[in-house]
Amino acid sequence: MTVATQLRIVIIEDDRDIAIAWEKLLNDSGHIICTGNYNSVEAARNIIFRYPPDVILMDIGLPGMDGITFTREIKEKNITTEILICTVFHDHENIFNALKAGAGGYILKSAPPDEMLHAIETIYAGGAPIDVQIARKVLTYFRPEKKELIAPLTRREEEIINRVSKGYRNKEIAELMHISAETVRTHIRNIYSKLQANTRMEAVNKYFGPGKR
Amino acid sequence: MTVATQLRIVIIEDDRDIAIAWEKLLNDSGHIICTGNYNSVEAARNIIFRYPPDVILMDIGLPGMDGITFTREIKEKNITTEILICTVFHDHENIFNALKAGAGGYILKSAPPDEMLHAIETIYAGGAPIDVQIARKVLTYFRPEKKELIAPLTRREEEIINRVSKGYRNKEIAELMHISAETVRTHIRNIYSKLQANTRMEAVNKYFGPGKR
DNA sequence: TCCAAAATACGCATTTTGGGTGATGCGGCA
DNA sequence: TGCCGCATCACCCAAAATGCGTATTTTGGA
Repeated sequence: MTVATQLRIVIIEDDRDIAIAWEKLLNDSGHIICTGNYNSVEAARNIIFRYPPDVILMDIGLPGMDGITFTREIKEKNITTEILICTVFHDHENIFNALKAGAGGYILKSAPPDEMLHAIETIYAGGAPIDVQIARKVLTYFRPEKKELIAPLTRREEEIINRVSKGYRNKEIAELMHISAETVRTHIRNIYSKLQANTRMEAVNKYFGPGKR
Repeated sequence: MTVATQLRIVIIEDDRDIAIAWEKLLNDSGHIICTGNYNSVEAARNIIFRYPPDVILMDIGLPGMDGITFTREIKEKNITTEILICTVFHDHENIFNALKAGAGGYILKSAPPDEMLHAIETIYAGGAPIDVQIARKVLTYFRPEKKELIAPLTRREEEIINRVSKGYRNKEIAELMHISAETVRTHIRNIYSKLQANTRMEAVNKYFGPGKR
């Protein structure tokens, strides 16, 4: 923004044709310069750790180490390079793994050229370019199940399972709620029968969902 | 797409000027028709439940019921209307609550007109228009940073706490891992000491994070 | 090769849970 | 009025989990 500094980008993509097309697209843009073009993580690793570019345009399906694993490795080393995943994969597995690994954006190879340029600018500016179809999948992550199928718990039971999930013991819950520990036990047993659980952990998992583990 | 069907949209926004500007913008687009313009959820509720539009353009800060709560209400009734949140709020709290409530998109009022039109088309086409700055915050949700503060667990300990978190009993874990239940106990004790926990639920919460509860 | 960490295992005492059974009071509702 | 869901509490017994100590074997590196 301030100066006519060029954005330094490294491409990691094993499809020769695509890699070349990208490089040309980027270099032709004027303010972006492609400082490296590798067909595998192994080929790119050293130079990237030594001279981190501003952005890495990375594929997921690569020979040897995959792009997601490399993304994780880079972020674990606290390298500030932004990573833009550009791939054909649009399944939950790959998307979430990439985002969890620390990818700063996720677009599809089918995206038009100008969208990719825009994505690169966006990611460097601190935004997160995410394909709208991908974004939709990310959203569903926030409201997973329509878990109204589970037997509804009463107010009291809800209060208790909440505390159980936080790690409180029956005795502690009893004190917090000013009731007898026996009553807590009774409520928990009712919860178990409703959720078909036999242990606290089971009940918590069934009620709140398996959790992000 | 198939026919020249107009996209039916309802606006819920309490700022008169903004509401009027939006309505004009939408109607001028040609293929979008604003079928309602309300300054509160209360005013819009009945008509929306009776004749759900394709998309609702909703503010968050409204007099009476807020947009997020209404979003939740709509989704809980399984109404298929898409909800596009357009607000000035860009804090985690509002963003995540809106997404969890079932919003299909989240843009800022500062967005240029054409971006809003594009967002509406996107949301109706099944995509999720999310402001790039907002998307970045969503991404950080996937990377809770730190985590290295916690004492690292050994492979064996990790295996065990994973199973503990799934609700297995020591005896069951022992069988699964072909080791003695006593060994499982020992590992768990070591985990407790590392995580400073005293119960399985505590250990699980400290290791995996309090979870989405 | 030698050390330290990790993984394995037992014993004993105590606390916490889970399963069974039963009981009381309260408030809504047909 | 009587039934039912909900919340409350109690007592018995067994299983599971927890606390503390100790010890051996395996493994991975310096």
